[in-house]
Amino acid sequence: MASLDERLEDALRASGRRSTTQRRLILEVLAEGSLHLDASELHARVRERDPSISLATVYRTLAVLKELGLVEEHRLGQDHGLYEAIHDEPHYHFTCLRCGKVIEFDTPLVELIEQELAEREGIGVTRTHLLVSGYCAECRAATH
Amino acid sequence: MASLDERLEDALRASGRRSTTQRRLILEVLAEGSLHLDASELHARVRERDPSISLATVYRTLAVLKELGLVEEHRLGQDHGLYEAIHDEPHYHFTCLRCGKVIEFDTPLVELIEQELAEREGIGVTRTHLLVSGYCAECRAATH
DNA sequence: TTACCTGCAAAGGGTTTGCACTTTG
DNA sequence: CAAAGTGCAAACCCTTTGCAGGTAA
Repeated sequence: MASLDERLEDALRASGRRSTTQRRLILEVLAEGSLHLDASELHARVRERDPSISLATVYRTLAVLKELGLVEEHRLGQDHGLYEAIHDEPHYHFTCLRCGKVIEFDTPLVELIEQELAEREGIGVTRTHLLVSGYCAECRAATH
Repeated sequence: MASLDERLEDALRASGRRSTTQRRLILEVLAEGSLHLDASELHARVRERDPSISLATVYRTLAVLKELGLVEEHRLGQDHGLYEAIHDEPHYHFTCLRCGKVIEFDTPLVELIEQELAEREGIGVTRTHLLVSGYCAECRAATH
């Protein structure tokens, strides 16, 4: 697959939008940053490289990137959005109900579930989200 | 399993909380309502039977009910919470991206995924959400 | 040049909270 | 009664938007 940056340029052009310093920088930070950033943390990191970028631009850019399919927004039990650049492979999440830690994982069983469901219901599957909640190893230990 | 109402009484007693008209009514409405209500719609329905109940109480009660494990909050791509009384069996959702239709289903494979994950990461699983998106049979036919 | 984009600050909308009053146990 | 719960309204926090000035194409 093409690099995120190339995909950004292509998608912007295709949708008649402009390539700006802010949009490139925001996607760049998102792509290299830790897996799930919220808007204000993303804003803070972006500001380390360009202090003039506003939070409003971060939100507006995130909306564009989501629309272009380059970024995905999760609300994993949180009360606010977490953003993540989309990688090649689908992946699923575990979140700790106590400390909020997120563990990503993948499993072929989801595809199996999709197949069974598609066959039984005659549907076409586009995407599947799997969210497991519970307590991580540290928090389990802490509450004993 | 005991009725929701009995479970409510038990859980409230066990946690040293009081049983109030508001709490009973809110859970009752939630239990009979459509699958996913947001806080203000829930408030509206509750008010049909007791107009004096405030939105603040709805939110406070929802927090209690969640803590007691009687109600579950979803944020399936929405920007605000949707609430649902927890029934006996876990169930998963398919939603049609075109018409919004929801199909509920169940599968033992989710449990398998939970076991694998718990073993590998040392976590304790409380609950798992599975959301499949795509196009239902009718909408697939309609777009051909 | 001219849309599109950005920064700023103010507005929005869902959710939470301080306070005085009410109700449960 | 004492403590927990409620209603009201204001506060909160994340997110969106109007506007005037900037910038890509």
